Amino acid sequence: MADRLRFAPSPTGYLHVGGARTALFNWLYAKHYGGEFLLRIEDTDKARSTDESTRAIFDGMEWLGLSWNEDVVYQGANLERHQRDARLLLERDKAYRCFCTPEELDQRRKDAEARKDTFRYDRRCDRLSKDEIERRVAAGMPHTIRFRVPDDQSTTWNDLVHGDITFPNKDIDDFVVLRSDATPIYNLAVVSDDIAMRITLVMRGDDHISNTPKQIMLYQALGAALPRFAHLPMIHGTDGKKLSKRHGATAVGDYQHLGILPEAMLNFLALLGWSPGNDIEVMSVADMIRLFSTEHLSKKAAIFDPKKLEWMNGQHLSMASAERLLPVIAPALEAAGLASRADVDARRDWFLRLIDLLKIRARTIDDIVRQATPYLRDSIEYDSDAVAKQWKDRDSAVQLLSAVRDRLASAEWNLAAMEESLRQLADTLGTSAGKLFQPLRVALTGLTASPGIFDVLETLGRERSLARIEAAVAYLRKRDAA
RNA sequence: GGCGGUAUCGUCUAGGGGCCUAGGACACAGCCCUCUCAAGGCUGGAACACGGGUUCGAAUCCCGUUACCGCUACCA
Repeated sequence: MADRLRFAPSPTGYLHVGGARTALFNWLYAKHYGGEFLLRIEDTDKARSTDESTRAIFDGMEWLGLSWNEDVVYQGANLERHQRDARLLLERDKAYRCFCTPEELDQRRKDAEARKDTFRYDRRCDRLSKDEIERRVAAGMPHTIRFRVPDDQSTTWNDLVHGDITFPNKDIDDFVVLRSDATPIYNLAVVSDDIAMRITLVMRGDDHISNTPKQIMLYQALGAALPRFAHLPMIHGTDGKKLSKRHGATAVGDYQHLGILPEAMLNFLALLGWSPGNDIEVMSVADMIRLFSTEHLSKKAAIFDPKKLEWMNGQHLSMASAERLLPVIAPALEAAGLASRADVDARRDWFLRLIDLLKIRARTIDDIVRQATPYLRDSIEYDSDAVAKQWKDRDSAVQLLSAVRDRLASAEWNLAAMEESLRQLADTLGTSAGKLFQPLRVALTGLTASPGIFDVLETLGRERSLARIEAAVAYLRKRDAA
């Protein structure tokens, strides 16, 4: 029997990494065990919900490739059913009308606190006579609908990650299910929708553990079959506290813009609260689906470590083909003003080769863009440290570079020929290869670090390489004179 | 305060009574490779929260303590 799962975010911000992780596990479960993965937008809090946030959730899900089955369900569209379910509870005597105002409740809560008592709703409205209730309703007195918790029992379920969890009902207050403005409270809306959507496995953050007994009671009162529950551990910031704005990037969109690959994000998120065992870490999406198991879910909250995410991204960057990377790198180059669309299309192979050179030494797309700069700009800037270190002795630098230029000018422009030629030159000059290549590297890129020097020469091309060496020589002479 | 959950290197984790002088990964340090930087390889430091049980034997099971987290709204 295939399970039906859902991811049910409220559109009050962006798609949070915690939410993304929850969505991922639901999705992986559906993919691995065979099931349906649905999406429900919980927009009942009209004050905080925005279309922009809903859009951000879709964008995030799309970027990550977390596709859902069936149409998106908007909780707000189910108001009538929620109200009907609340009425049903009333009719079945599972709930009662409560005329206490928020102010009164608040006051009683404060009083209890002052006495160091635990506040409990005292059920005074449940003791109202039938006549009194009718009188108040007729008089149009605002009231909520409160669920009457059967307090002589306890509620237990077998959680997929935690095993048996039991709550004594006496510790659970009679809770409101329908506000005085006739809108539903979260627990009712969730249960009503999950029943309607025929959800059979509720997998969500473990901050919902204490909501679960209330929801189970609602299922029972409504006469619906219970789903199974799986409560996933939370994700915390580096200080061990709940992930929030203070921790920097927490929205998946942030990572997209930081140059993280979706498959790396997924891989990293998958390892927060799950492990395939066998020391496996770097996985493709297909690997994750194949390996996913409910047996290896962790109970412990995990701390989000951006450093490991970057490393993971570096791994995926290295593994990805240049063809796979080009569609994401090209727009980044364009945004940085380094290459136009037309440029990339016209010299596709050249760009592919450049990506192959850079991806292995980059951890993010941004790294690649940064490192690609010398190959895409007409002129380069000399890094001051590079100049200080590699062109310390200007005279010999000029001599070296001039000799290289002469050699290269007559060399065949391919890797093997250039390498042979320059190594021979180093020999002739009685110097080491490094002593020759480093100053040349600065002349070609302005930097001390780059791909192999012959790859750089080849990528830059004969004309541009020779021009850069020429420019470096001129620069050094000018500095000499000054 | 009440209730619930969790507890292995700084971090992510393996581990589900003997295979553990606790394994892998990130980060950190060193070495190797090397034209630089990465990548890769090797090495190192680094953990079973504490206290009681159960058992021939516990990181693994039970109880308590502590710490952390969550819930305790006419928020979701």
